[in-house]
Amino acid sequence: MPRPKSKQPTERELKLLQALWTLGPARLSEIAAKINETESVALTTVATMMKLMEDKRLVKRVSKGSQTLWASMVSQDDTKTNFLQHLVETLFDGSSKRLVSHLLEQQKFSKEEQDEIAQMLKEEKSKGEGKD
Amino acid sequence: MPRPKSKQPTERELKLLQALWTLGPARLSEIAAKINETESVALTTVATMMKLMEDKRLVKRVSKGSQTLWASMVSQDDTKTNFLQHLVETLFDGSSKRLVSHLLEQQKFSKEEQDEIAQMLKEEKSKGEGKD
DNA sequence: CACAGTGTTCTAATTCTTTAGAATACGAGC
DNA sequence: GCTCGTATTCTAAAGAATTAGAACACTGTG
Repeated sequence: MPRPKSKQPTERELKLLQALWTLGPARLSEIAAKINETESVALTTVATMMKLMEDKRLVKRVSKGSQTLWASMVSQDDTKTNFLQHLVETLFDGSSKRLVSHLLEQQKFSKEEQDEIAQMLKEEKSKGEGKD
Repeated sequence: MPRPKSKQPTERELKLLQALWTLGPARLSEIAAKINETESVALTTVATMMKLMEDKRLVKRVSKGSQTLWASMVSQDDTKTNFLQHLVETLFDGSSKRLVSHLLEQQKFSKEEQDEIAQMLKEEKSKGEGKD
């Protein structure tokens, strides 16, 4: 059974997914309201996109009593991972380390953040100490 | 004077830019040859894309004797920065640290890489010691 | 049952991306 | 001057992404 393999969301689809991640399973009108906080999109547009995203297995419908809720089928975490993966492959030779190296060179971190990252690395190290 | 504001390259445009980054200023046929190492694209397709990219200020023509060379107008570094920036904004709340944190959680680094990153952080720290 | 509110589907226009054929131009060599 | 190789422009098709109007369906209320 070839895993459905949900295509990566497009830019706008990502916006809708983010609404769902924030709201949890929600009605169309709620999703539209969320989006319309920052931009202006018709309800039918949201409806059309949801249907397309349903085909892509990015969202699904959930019946709740008489009404239908829309729920995300992809986690924010997996989406982050996929987008990162793609970026790493296309621009960083497949090396996440190079990506981090680039961020460092671009001075994307404050001193505090640098310390925090160092700390995270330390924890990761101790965590992996026993196994592997 | 509204800064020309070169749009971000699309997926395919990125492929062409990468060829230029590798080759340096090159003739159409060279670029096409490079691309055709991994995929099959007609010369006129490459030509059309170059022209579009010229409009977007992503590349420019350079005369060399009787022939024309095409050169990238955007550096690989800036492109990396821009794509990263966009990703950080859309999926990591604008925080590069969170992106790194995510990579760590996803175990995207080998032990060696973790050490190397820790090392880079240390160097960055000593570098910034005096100023800021 | 009629009506209001909400949701869904159908349809289609618009824009962007990607692709490439046909025609044309131009410099080099015979 | 004619031909060949390379380059360029014109044109346009096909597909994906985005948007939304119009029409219809469904549910609950009086």
